[in-house]
Amino acid sequence: MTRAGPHRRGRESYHHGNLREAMLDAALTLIGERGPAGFTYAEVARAAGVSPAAPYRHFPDRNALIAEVARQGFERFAAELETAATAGGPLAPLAAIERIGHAYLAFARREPAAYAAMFEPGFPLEDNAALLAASENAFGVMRRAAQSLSGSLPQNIRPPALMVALHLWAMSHGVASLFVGRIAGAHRRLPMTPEELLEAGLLIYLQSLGASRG
Amino acid sequence: MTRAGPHRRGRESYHHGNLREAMLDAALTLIGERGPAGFTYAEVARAAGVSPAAPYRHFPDRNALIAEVARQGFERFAAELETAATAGGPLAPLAAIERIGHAYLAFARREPAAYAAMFEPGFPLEDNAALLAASENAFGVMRRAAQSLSGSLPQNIRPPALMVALHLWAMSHGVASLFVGRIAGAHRRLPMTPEELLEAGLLIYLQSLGASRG
DNA sequence: TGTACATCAGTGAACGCGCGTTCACTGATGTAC
DNA sequence: TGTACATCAGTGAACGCGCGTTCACTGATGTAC
Repeated sequence: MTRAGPHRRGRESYHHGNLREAMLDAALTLIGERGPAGFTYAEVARAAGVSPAAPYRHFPDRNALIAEVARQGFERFAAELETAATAGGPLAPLAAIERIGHAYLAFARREPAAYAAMFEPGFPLEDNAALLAASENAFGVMRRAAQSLSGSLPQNIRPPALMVALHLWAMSHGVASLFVGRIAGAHRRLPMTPEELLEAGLLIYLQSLGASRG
Repeated sequence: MTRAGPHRRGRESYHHGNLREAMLDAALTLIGERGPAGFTYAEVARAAGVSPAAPYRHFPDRNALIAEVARQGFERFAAELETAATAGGPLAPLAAIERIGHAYLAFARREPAAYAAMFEPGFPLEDNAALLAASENAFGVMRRAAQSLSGSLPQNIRPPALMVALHLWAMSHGVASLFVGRIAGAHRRLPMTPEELLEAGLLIYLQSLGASRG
């Protein structure tokens, strides 16, 4: 018979074995339920089934845990944007950008907790090099798509690719943040889905730049 | 000589006289320093110079206080958007929309604490009729500007005004949230100001709809 | 293959602290007459 | 104008609670030989 302490329900070994990952999972669940600010470090320990001192073996504090949630979120985010932009062979720049927009919203919809940690962590994310690098990777997908678009246009009307990428990011983030999030800032009945709204917005914007389908 | 209790520094009367407003001020300051989730109800009392029980005379809890901060924020926000859209006589629809965009960013820049309470309160703002009404007023300014634009275009290319208003909102919020906020999600050196970025984005978008200056 | 030992992940008890909330109260304000 | 009284904003003490953090410890794992 296993002698089980109060924190060991359902665990057979003295060591958890996977506590770091379990904490990240628990954090995602808790963020999904109550937002990045809605729980304590002790709750994470409880959710992972360990004593309140155990988490300190893996993250110095709660913010470091959330930052890692955000970093991993950016990794998945970048990968999904990249897949959308390139999967199925070469795409016309306009089509690639539209697919990135869809992937952007799909991520915000499927992983609202990660999205919240990434964009509304509740504390400054500066000076976290790994996190900044991951976020840079995600933006890189948008930047390359914008460069590709810019390069496909006549030289005399080529818009600055970085600016186009920032517009893409801003519009995608605006739609996601206002109309998709866990606590979407706007409690509004849309006459269309966020996906339709973003697609229409990007299409209008890109048409003006001279992009065309095909 | 005034007998001053521990909570009465600098106050002469037993009654505060303005506690409700003092609490709203304190909340704005604290949100500005640490975000909507970064302080306790007791801290608000301390900052206002009253005992920890006093706040309950004015707001049932911390969330109600923040919701009121957000509501008043939306009131000022709506007023400033309206002023931008209409001050100085009738404007061409395109010019009105650009001015709204500037006013949007100006608000986010000047009142980051209110903006955070409005768009990242940290708890659901639903079922607060007064707050929803105030937010509706702010959006109304954008909706009317979009209707005005739509009405100025030839009938065969009139875009749905509501959609245009939502695009305006999404792009403005995206730029503000990513590049202006207290804890802007993106720690990125922009090659331009957020104002320039938004103005360029709106111009590209509106040109596509057929809007022209003058 | 076995054994000694280093490593280190997790325990559980302990601590001081500040929070949220309640309560009977106090004292200032305003108003009816 | 004065006075009695109702109202109500703010007090301060009290409470139980859970948090964050530390500490010496324990037991599992892995590795050198």
